[in-house]
Amino acid sequence: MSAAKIAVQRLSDTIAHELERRILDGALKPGDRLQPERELAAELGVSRPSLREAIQKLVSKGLLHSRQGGGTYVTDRLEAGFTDPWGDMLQKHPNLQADLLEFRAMLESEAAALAARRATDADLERIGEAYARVEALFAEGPSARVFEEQVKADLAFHQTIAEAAHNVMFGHLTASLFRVTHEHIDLNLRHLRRLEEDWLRLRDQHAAIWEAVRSRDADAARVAVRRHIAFVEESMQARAQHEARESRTQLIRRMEKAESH
Amino acid sequence: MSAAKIAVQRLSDTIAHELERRILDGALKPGDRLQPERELAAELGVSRPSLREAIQKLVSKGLLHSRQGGGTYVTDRLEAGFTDPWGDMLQKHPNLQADLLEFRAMLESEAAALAARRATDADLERIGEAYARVEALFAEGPSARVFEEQVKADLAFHQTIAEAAHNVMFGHLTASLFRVTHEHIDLNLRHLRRLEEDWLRLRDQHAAIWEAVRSRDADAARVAVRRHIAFVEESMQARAQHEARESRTQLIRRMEKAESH
DNA sequence: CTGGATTATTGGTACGACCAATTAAAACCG
DNA sequence: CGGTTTTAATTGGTCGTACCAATAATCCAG
Repeated sequence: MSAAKIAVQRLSDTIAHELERRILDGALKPGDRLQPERELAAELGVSRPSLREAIQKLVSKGLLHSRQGGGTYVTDRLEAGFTDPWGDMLQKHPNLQADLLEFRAMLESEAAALAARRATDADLERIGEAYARVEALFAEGPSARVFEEQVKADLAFHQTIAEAAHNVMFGHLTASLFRVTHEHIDLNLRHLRRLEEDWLRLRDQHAAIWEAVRSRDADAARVAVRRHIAFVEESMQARAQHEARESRTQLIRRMEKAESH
Repeated sequence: MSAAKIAVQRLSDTIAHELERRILDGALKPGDRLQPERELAAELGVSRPSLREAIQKLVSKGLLHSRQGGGTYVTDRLEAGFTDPWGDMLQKHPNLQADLLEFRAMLESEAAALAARRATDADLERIGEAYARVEALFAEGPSARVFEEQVKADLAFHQTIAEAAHNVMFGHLTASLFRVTHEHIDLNLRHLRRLEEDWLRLRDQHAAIWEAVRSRDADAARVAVRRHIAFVEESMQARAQHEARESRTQLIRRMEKAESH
């Protein structure tokens, strides 16, 4: 299986590990500048390409950053160190966000419809409580103080509905997606939180969803959720994927150039 | 911020980004093997060291993994992130098949609807080919000789449609569900294969799906797929399991009722 | 047809060269 | 002498090539 990996270790991994060690040991403090690549390579007794591969790994981890001609430095804030691949991708590939939202729109709207049909009284009670919590927190308006609480309450509300669909797939998938989406929603809400009007609409949408499920109107629930997510999608306007496109243009130029040879 | 003044983009970053894109677009599916480094470098018009730096970044992210002499492969941990929570659960609790089918009905019908709207001409061509293969194989009737082929063709047909939805989520999820469902469908088809009438209905349903997508009728596609899966569900005595779920719900009601006392 | 040896393929490492951005030093001028 | 410009050295970024080592494909003897 995957764990059957042999003891063989790439040299670049060893180097990266060594650099990490130096940073964690304090030999390299945040903000410090590393030795020049050539020098460091010589000191470690490895080639520059291997050292560079190691450095690039750490750069992609956010531990180092280098400026051409300037040098390579240890990142100041180590807390921001580890980012999971998915979250990273969501930041860099805007079209993935769109995909995710489209999928969530389907998943959650259908879950809500099922929930409206199948929810037990106890389910409704739970959903009601979750909604009350959301409403109470959102009533405080765009306040940074309770912001984290608001996000959590929002997710809990949706999750409770998904679980009321009484289909493990919906429940687990929704939970998985929320894990991935958490900081994403976080950013979005943070962006919204000063627009009073949008804030009110958000509250209306939550109310509509709750009302539809409570009255066991499957179609209304589906529509309400779809509207909600459509609003979210709309609100997080296509951020300039310009640069992404530009960086790709650079590559395409190379490809065409190579192709013409 | 971290992106304060990084106007210049490293080539290796651009390459890594491009590879990520290929993976997310489905051009490189999990488990797939990348082209040899030298070849890929030539195709992208970059040097091998640069390509390697990019690959190492992705390796450190866990997206790729390479074995010396073997090649570089796309990790299947992509779905693993989504699959794991409920993946093995399905293996262990066969009574969740009803939930799975319900989920598939939604997933695939919606994917077909999207595909009907978004499929490119190339997509339609692929789907058409897949359908032709299915039809050709099914035309042979319930023959044990080509049975395995029939199952594979069937899955490929659905998968091709899901990919034409042009949404990473649908594509990957469908693929991972099929992996779990494979032997399941296998059993089902095997059970059906002596009932000439059912066999014909299956062919009709496939034809309906293909026709709906081909004529870009999203609603018809959604309905056709839902009908198809409903038929499958019906044919595999899902009724009994459906009741099982109902009784489970009933039980939960009782438990909750008792709990409130 | 089997199994072991051989060959080809492919990732891993290395050296060296040149380019481009940055920084620091030197030269210049008012 | 002070400030600015020019120049040179430093340093990361990219490229090409060569060779090694592990793997996979092929071939051949038995």
